[in-house]
Amino acid sequence: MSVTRPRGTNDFLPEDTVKWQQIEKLLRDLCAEYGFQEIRTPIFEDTELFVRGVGGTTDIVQKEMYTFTDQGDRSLTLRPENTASAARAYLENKMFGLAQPVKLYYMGPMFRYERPQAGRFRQFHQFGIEVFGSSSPLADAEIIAFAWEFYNRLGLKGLSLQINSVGCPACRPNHKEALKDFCRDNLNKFCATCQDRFERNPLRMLDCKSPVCQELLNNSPEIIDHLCPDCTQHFSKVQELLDAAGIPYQINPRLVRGLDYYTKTAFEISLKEIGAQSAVCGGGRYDGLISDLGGQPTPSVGFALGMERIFAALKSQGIDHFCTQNTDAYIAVLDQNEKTLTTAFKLALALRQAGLACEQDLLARSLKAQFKQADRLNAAYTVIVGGEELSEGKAQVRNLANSSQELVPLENICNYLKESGDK
RNA sequence: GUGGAUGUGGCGAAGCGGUUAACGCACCGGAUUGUGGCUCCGGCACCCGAGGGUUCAAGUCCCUUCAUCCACCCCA
Repeated sequence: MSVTRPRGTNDFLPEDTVKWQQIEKLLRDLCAEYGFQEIRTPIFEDTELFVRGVGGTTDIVQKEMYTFTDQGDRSLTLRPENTASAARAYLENKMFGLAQPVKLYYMGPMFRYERPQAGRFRQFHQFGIEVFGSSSPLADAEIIAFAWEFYNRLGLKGLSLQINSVGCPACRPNHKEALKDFCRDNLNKFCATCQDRFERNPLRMLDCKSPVCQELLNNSPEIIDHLCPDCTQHFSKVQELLDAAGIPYQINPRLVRGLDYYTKTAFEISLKEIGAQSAVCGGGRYDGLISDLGGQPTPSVGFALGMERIFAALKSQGIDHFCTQNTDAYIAVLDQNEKTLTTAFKLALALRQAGLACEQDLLARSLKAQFKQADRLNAAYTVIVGGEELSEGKAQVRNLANSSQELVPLENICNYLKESGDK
């Protein structure tokens, strides 16, 4: 093998894609029920969109973007996520002029230059939904309920939902200062990255994985204690709604999302058993994003979920009830002469026109080998074309499950198979 | 970017310095020549990730490199 696929990418083979299609169908059905409509944005965007939308200090922008210059000297970037694009499209297409809120969904590949590991790839796939134009906690609760329902329908168990409020521009600075005051005296004891974060983005210190840092942060000021009245009320309303929906959750004051655009509600759904990258869904409110991109202030909430991680979860829980494609009839030929082959070819076409899934041998194999192939394809029937029967305009139709066989005139085979299939 | 593990036929997997590199699965063919799923028989590796080196002799030891997996960082 001289050329292989790029690092961190995957080939999804037919056995995988049937599963993808079914999961995607489930998601589209849910979207229809919840009133979300699909948007498809470009795979690449102006680099500036992500710098402004996702945030210039985030890891995504600083070290994970696939950025290139095109022949017109424009700096473009393969999308690392889809929320910024959706917001851009909302603005650019003046969707603020539509009846609000605007509820959109997307699914497709995203690109981040990271070291691959379990549940992490350089090209990965997300499904996400966004509600533009509503500041109501109902919207927050609605999308969380959407995600929860999705995992329920898949049959996944043991998921944990964590929620937090990261405040808004009015109250976040208070907490930030309180946190800095708290850490300042012991700053040299924190890990190197946290010391770095202290100035640039102290909130990120909260979800540092280092046990040392976590120890030092015991009893640190919680954002929840510094929320302004508006954020406090919003957060408690979201909790009430989740309670009303019977959705279990934990409040995690340390939950801080890695993208700059989040405000108020932040949430994450995780499943530890799939590895270190256990977050299967993450999202929250981003009331400042649209205005950051140059639009009128537009409150918005959304989430994204990782498709590959869903498959990892399904696999680890042994959930594999995906139906596979079946073959209704396999057309086998007795002799490899032109008349037989043409008859078989025409028969196959006629059966397909009638909506039956059928295949014929394309390798000039022996009859025995053709039967083996029919068996592998799990065909319900094998039609044997050729010999004496063909000269009488008939063919043998064999039921592979019970090994019964009948002689049927060629022109009746289609109906014969359809009637048998209806039983 | 850092650390750990691994790299033998399409897949799984023995071999750990010395004749023609086990075995299982899959695949192809056959078992009185027009019929499958079971069984039996046969077939299927020029390169043991790649490139150097040590040795009379190297998948088997050493170095380099690449890839994969896992973990850190961070995220879906």
